[in-house]
Amino acid sequence: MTEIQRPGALYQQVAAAIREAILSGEFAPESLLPSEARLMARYEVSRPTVRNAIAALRAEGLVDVRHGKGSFVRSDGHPTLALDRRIQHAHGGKFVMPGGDVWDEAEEPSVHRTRTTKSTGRLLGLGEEEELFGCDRLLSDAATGTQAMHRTLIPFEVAESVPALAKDPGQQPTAVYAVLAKAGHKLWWSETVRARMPVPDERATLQVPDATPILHLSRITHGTDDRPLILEELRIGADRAEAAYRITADKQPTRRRQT
Amino acid sequence: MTEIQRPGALYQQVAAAIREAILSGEFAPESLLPSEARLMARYEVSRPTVRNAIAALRAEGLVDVRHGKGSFVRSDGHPTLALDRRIQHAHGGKFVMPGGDVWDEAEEPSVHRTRTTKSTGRLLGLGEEEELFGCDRLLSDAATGTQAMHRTLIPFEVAESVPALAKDPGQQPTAVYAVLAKAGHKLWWSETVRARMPVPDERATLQVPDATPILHLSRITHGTDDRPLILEELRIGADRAEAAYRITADKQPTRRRQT
DNA sequence: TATCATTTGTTCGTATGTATC
DNA sequence: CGATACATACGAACAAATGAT
Repeated sequence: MTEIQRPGALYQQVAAAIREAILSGEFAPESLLPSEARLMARYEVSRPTVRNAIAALRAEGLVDVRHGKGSFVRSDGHPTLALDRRIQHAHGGKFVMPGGDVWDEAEEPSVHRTRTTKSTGRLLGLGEEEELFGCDRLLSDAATGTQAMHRTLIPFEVAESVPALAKDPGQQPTAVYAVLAKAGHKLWWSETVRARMPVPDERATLQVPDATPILHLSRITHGTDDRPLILEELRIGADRAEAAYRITADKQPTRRRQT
Repeated sequence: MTEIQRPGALYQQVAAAIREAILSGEFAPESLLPSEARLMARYEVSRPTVRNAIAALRAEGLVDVRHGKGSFVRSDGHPTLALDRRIQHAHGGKFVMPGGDVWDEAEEPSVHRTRTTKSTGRLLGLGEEEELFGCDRLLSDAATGTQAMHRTLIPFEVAESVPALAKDPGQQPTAVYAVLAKAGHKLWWSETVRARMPVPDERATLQVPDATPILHLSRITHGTDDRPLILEELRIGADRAEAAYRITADKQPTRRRQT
């Protein structure tokens, strides 16, 4: 039996005790935690209290509970996929997405019409409710089986000025870049990285475990006059991937936004 | 009273119903959800079931519960701070961190000695248990009050070869870059972005709300021969900030790692 | 295949503590 | 101070997943 002391609610004391036991190495990574019944005995508390404590550890991402088996100590392995967010400029004037060749399309891309939201409108420099072509892809990494959701958004306005886009809004980013370059645009890109908890829908398709955020990357393709042309979004479980960037020193003025 | 149907556990049906009500606009952002007692009546379930449902919505980041007041619909505002991860190369051969001037140091930087972990060792191209200088800073944004944790890690090996570093391992990144450049290094940087749930410690100092991940940025300063010299880490609540990068097309070979 | 013990998941009931207004 | 609302805690029962017999 292990003594429990002051700070706060009982279940938090239990949670703290277990957390400490994990971090101190008493419970090794990947190992099975004592069952709820044993923890009840060990700390002399009721089942709801034990469950509450374990729920807290779950929310921290410290343990992983499997129905009928038990609670496992999660190993804090870092992500296995490094998403190299660069763009390769090949000789023939064509662009290649890094690693683009190893991502399979798990499903047929689905093209549809939609409108800007507050978020996407802001990124594209448009208002709300502007019309767009959208193309959704479910990508799958051949080696690890990791899945990612990719979306391409093309404003009607841009598609009209570049007929090859309006003709096939569902082509791959590589092809889109090439088409824009051919239309006379000098391209550059900017990307913002956000993190948030998945909605149930995303949790399911991306197979995200408990208490795991997703990385949400938004890439803007800018053309001549620095006008935003295309928005791409990539969503992927933060347990599987990390985004990698190369930073160069430049003399451009830096910007800072506050909303 | 609202009818509840099949799929899955009762509390999940209730959660789904509330989620739908929120997304459909019945419960506006920032508005107060019905109290637990009212939800019990509305869906004809017991209190534990209602609480379980609300707990699920909390974990999704959809609602924010305040003791004694009620459950509020969280507005899905995007982050207000854009962290421009660039480096400005000024004329005098000095480097300026973007926005560096507006971050205050909330506390005195604390310098200490430490050793590489599996994670930091990997990034620095060192083994485990190699000796380092560490310097921790608690940064605070003057305008928004947002806090961020910054850490600089300097391998002994590097400090020895650059005396100005060993003399003051606690100087600001700007100064560190300048010192390295002065020592003859041609610098470039790489940065990886990860997301994870905060440990209780980080939750407290960064003032992170429920169900909110933190962004964890790791910046490596590379010197001549592309050798990793310095590791910086920045941790910040994902509700307050997003990382922004500029991407340029280049002809370098792309890399892809799998562990 | 079928059954059983173990373990977590779900749901009810009930009581009391604590924060807010 | 009281009313309301969420937080914590205990007890009990049955359902469902898992692995071994």
